[in-house]
Amino acid sequence: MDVRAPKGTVDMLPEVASAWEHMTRTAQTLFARYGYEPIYTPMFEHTEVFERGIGEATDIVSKEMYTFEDKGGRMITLRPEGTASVVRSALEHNLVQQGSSAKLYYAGPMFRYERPQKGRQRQFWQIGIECLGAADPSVDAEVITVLWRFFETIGIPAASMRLLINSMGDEHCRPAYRDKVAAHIREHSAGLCEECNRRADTNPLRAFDCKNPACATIMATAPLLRDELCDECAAHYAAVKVRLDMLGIPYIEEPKLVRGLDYYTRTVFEVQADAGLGSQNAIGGGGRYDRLFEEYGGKPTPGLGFALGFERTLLCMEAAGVQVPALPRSQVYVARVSDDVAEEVFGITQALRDAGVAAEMDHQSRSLKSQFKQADRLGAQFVVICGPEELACGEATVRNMGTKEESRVAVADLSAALRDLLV
RNA sequence: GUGGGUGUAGCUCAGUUGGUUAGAGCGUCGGACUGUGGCUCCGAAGGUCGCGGGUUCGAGCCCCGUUACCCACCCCA
Repeated sequence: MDVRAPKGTVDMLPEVASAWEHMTRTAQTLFARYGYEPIYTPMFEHTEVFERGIGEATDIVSKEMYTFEDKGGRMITLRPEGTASVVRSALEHNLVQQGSSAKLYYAGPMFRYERPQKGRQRQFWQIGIECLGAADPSVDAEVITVLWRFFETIGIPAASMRLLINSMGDEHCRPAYRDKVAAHIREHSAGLCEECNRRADTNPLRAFDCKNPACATIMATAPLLRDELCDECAAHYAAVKVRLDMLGIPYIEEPKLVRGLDYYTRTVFEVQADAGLGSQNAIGGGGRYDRLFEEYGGKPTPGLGFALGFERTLLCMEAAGVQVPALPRSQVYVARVSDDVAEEVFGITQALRDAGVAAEMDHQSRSLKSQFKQADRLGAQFVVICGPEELACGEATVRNMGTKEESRVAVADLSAALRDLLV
């Protein structure tokens, strides 16, 4: 059989997995400070959840979803992102009571059927937060700040990232703007690529994302939503910026920032970085989605959130030379001098573990010398040497691997003594 | 879906104009006087040279196919 992981997936071996857990812990600590609580939603949903939420015309829904029919005839899709599920769950359990809000965070794998390349896999991990029920611009500024602070905290130099923000408008001003952009596209139809021409009907704003130089030139002269925002949206956007200014969060206004999900309204943002990411540049992004609850048949409920990519963040960390703190391995290695004390060694090792000391022993009858090498490799600070001599006296030798000092300790006192020494 | 690149020991790679038993470094395991590590030295294990055809007296090296991975386009985390 083929033992290789499926295309676009990778095994996270201990070294990478440690970095993973480091990122998770960092996020948990940071998010808790802002009042976010964990939520775990299923990794698959009814296909409709994503089709309605993310939008039929988006790349994600139209060509990247892992969709299948289960044995009960249900159409199921592996989640391509986190927000849709969280909002669906919030509706199911009525998490957003009248006048209150829910602040949630999640972490886990997402699935998109794409051709893998650097910084892009079919299964990839995201961690994200969602703030549901709050319409105030201070929440926009808060969410953006959490995202920025996360990257700072994890060790990515601020100078190597940039935060882009924009406003997508709302149901009052966006439709008219959409029409203007569509008109602009049709007007310059001849100079635009096939894809962009199609976008005139499906999703005109995405034409701003086109990397085709000719399209970019033409779209550069298109009307900007910034100039077409209704009064409420303009005021909201301005208030968000005031708060980011207050906090010194260094944003860049990018009027052409559109993002690939249909549910966004008003504030959208994206953190980009270059180092280590291949041709990718987004490491995190999000926005406000004030109409999404209604899309699912719920009452009007504002919300916004972000998601950041674990793999890409890790690539950036590597490029920046960030050292991930190593998890402590064995603190103590219990070595046996001869096989006839094997049972005592086994018992002592377990006693240490029960006392809260990370202890390891040899299970392969290796020579004492090998056991020391093993202890050294594991980073053990102490080796407990169990020989017939010591054990006959009810003692063992404790060697400090750093100082090479050795002392005899009664077996009964080993756990207590080592706990003190390891402080 | 399209294009380009690459597939030789666990890892990183050498392998000369096709020619005998395919190499190195790192790692692993063992050893260097009797119960002791990190350095050094010695030794050992470990390879269907991605897979299948073909050319040839002979192919890891050439040709065809195939597959996997990587990178890029598209789009995004």
